Amino acid sequence: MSKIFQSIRAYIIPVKLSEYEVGAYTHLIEKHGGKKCVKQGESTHIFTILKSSTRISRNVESHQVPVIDIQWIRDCDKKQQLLPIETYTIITDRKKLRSSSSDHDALVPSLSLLTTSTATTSISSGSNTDILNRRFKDSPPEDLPFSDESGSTRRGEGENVDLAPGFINTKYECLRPTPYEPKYNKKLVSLLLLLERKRQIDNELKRSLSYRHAISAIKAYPREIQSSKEAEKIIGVGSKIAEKIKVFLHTGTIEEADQLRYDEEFRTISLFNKVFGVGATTARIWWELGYKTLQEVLDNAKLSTTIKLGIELLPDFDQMMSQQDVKEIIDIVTKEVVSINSECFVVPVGGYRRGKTKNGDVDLIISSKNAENMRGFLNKLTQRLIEKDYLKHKLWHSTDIKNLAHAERPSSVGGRQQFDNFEKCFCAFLQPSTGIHRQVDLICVVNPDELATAILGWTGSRQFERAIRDYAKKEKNMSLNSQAIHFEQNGKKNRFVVHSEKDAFDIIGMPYLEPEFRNC
DNA sequence: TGGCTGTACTG
DNA sequence: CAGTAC
DNA sequence: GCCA
DNA sequence: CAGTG
DNA sequence: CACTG
Repeated sequence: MSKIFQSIRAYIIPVKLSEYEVGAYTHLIEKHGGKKCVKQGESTHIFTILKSSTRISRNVESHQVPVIDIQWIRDCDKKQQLLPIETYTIITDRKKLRSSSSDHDALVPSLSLLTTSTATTSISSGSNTDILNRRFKDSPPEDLPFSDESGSTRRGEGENVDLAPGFINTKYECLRPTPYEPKYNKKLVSLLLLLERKRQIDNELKRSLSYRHAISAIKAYPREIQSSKEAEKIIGVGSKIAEKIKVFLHTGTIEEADQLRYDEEFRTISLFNKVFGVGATTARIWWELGYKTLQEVLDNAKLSTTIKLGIELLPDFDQMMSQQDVKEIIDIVTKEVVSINSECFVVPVGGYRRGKTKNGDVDLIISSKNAENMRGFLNKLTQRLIEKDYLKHKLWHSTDIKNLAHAERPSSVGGRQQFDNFEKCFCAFLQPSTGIHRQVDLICVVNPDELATAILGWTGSRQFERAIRDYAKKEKNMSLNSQAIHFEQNGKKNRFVVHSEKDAFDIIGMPYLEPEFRNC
């Protein structure tokens, strides 16, 4: 029995917590000399598992006391000491707000303050704030990603109607190697990518997906396509897309796609859509509200904190990383991980592992052969990275409730789930050499059994993951996610033991594909 | 004509 | 739930 | 939009 | 958030 | 208003 919580009178917001969980937290508080109170009015701190401040506000009577992430209790217990409460504070109390800013915080800020003081562009240092003011009216057309014209110089459809020998014609992209950059049909692929994106921002998800299938197939196709008949034999290319290919073979372009390269609406919505937290719907709403640049959105729209952050970070996040940049970050994180626990290790996944030369983010899996090492690890790690000034913002992080169930097992009922679900944290990481914020996704794999499937799942590509899960389900009656492979047999779920990535391919019964060829 | 990866957080 | 993220 |  | 009771 | 999907 310690005294670290001696001066704490805690109120726990019961929402989203089971009775058992409330009991477990109460136990922790009392174990360290704190008191739990039933009435908020008598408390010095309010604890909650909720993340949304609006949601929290509904459960808080008055903001006289700070609202703290309940995780703090667990972390203090683990470390047996009072941890700095600031990073866990979700809502600061009145007194603190008073001292730092204006009197009535909840009331509307005056007009003058709104436009001028919002220029707290403290984030951008070595970044091109240019992108925030980018607008597309009368601007030069968008570049095509794979625009090597050399293949499409000779116009017109050829005679050849047969598929290229050696091409694996399947609806499952995961069964054939797909390079990141196509060798052939580059311009066609670039144009189809525009159409895919158009369907996507129009929220035509199924159509978008269809283009994705066709694009993957064509990227993997081992020669220039010579006729639309040939194209239509490719599984994933149906009558509509074949028709577009036919036009492309005759004219060297696809009207609808080429137009998009100049289209102000399309390009503006596409840009908005790059912001973390902004999907097709929000992007279009902004467009319909008349915003033409992100700066206008920033100045005038009411934004959640995540999206505001997302916009402010875009000038940095939009700058692609070389493999050297990625290595630098991997080395830093690895060093910190190992110094916390030398048995832990880092596995780079994502596009970097697939050999992409330019990457928009860094995905890192952190694990250990010993599950015990991993309990609460991500919190330790992020805290260190914050202290060392690498980690600047958490864009998103998961809450691992099952970890608690495990930690408190002695008093818990036996049949509790294993502590599966990873802890994840997507953050803005300041790269020292360039001063640019990079999106780093940290994924903590607690259970060693889950490592292989986690690596498989986080290596991607997105399309590869869809295909392999679809294949496992439809063809093998197995279900795959980033934690396990299951096989159903007379209503019983059996979990396979997956020792390695190769093992996973064997279990599913498909040929192994090196990460470089999973760029579907 | 149904289904399109599977799962978790936020508002 | 709809929207978003991986 | 495409496949089964 | 929008919808429900 | 408190809660749910």
